[in-house]
Amino acid sequence: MQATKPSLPKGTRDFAPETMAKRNFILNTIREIFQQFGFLPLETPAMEKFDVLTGKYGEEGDKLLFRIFNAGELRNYQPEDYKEKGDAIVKKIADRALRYDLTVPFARFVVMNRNELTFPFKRYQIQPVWRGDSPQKGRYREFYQCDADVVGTESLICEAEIILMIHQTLHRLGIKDFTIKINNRKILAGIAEMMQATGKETDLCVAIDKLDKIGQEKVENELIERGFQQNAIETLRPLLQFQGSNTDKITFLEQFLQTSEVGKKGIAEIKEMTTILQHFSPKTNQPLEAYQTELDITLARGLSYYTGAIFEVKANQVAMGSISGGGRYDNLTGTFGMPNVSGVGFSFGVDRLYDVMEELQLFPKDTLTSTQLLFTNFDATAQQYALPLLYDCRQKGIKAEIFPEHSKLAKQMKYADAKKIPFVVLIGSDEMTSNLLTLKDMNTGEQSKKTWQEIVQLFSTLS
RNA sequence: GAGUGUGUAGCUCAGUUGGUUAGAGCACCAGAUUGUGGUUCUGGGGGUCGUGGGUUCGAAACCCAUCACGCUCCCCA
Repeated sequence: MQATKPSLPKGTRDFAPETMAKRNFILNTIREIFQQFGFLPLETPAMEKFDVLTGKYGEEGDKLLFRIFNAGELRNYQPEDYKEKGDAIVKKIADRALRYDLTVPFARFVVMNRNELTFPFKRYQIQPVWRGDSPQKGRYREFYQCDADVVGTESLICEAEIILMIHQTLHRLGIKDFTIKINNRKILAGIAEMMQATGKETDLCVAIDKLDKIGQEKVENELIERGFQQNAIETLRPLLQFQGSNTDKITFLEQFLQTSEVGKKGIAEIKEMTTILQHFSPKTNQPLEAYQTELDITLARGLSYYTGAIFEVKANQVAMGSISGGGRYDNLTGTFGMPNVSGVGFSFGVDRLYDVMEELQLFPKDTLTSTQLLFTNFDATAQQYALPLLYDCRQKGIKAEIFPEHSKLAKQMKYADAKKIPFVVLIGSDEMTSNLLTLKDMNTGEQSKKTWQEIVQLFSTLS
């Protein structure tokens, strides 16, 4: 058999033990916060029926779905069949796809289990998702999302708590310099209404979203390309140019949107959310600022299912896409036949959090919890002497192992060193006759003779 | 979809206007040291130079094609 050159599919990665230790540090932190806020765990399959996923992410999103081919079905068709009815055949031979995010599978789960669930239902979900996008910095084809969503309530406490969770998590991870950007799709709809371009929110969003990247002039050009009238752009201009604090923006928007019902609703939601944040921490009188939150009128987000609040988090000082995002969706379950269930949620991108933390060197040094104690293995007799002690270690919760071969001591010490095992117990003939074992501290290099009791005692005080 | 860069040892890379047998560091194995790692010294194994073709007396290098991967734009976590 010819040896294959080992390689990974584009945009995927292995996570070596050192990497996993750091990833787990992030994951555990997030999981703890989610649980503190009353979210329950959920997992769903990697693959979903294709129809479950399509039409939820906008045109771009659908293109990025990884389809799963059913090789068996493939054989039923000839090449010439594809010219005639290619789409129909693809539908048959690839009726499943890898999940694109965790929110849509969650909505599918909620609808399927509506009679068993207690609403409002709060769940968190930490699993990989797949997107057939071309990879680049901070962008992978397989990556983990950590979602927390609430469905079955329109309460703006949920929005406020999302801000609290993001704020707490990032601070706990050591990422201090970040901005939580918020906006509301109803405000965007109101703006579209004022421009007499109702129904063109998506085009408006896509263009307006780029304001901080390409500037006002190019945004206006793009709007014209997308079919907006010149006078509509005149209407929009003061908004694009507006600078000011969160409070200033709200005041300005109230003025700007005073004849738009939906727009006013959006502002009211932002204001109420702010009030709730205020009540969470009565001492501060600028709750948005206190939680590093900024109302950003240009924030739009691509996913098409959002209808209310939208969030996006940017780590400052690092060139990286958003590390978290989310929003409220009023009718996601409606596409599965369960209307009038509002939900709101958000997601952390673990892989981007990791990249940010790596770049800013924020990981604690001791994330890798390895073996605490290694037993050397000179020969069969020493091995037999050590095994019951090793058993004892595990009973007592000490992470321990024995070198599995009777190798040269140098090799065994090298193993302990490479694996950063802090203590080694050497057992030779002297030790076995005296029952005084040699304990070596690998950090200092010091050795001492100790009874097994003393060694166990030492570890219980260490942990 | 558009642009751009990189493919040489297990890993990170060097390789002169095209010229003998393609190098270094790390890693691995052995020895200096028969019971001691992280420092040192000595020796050793390991390469279809991404793949295919072309130019040439001669190609890792130049040309063409192709594949793979990275980065930027679009979009996103």
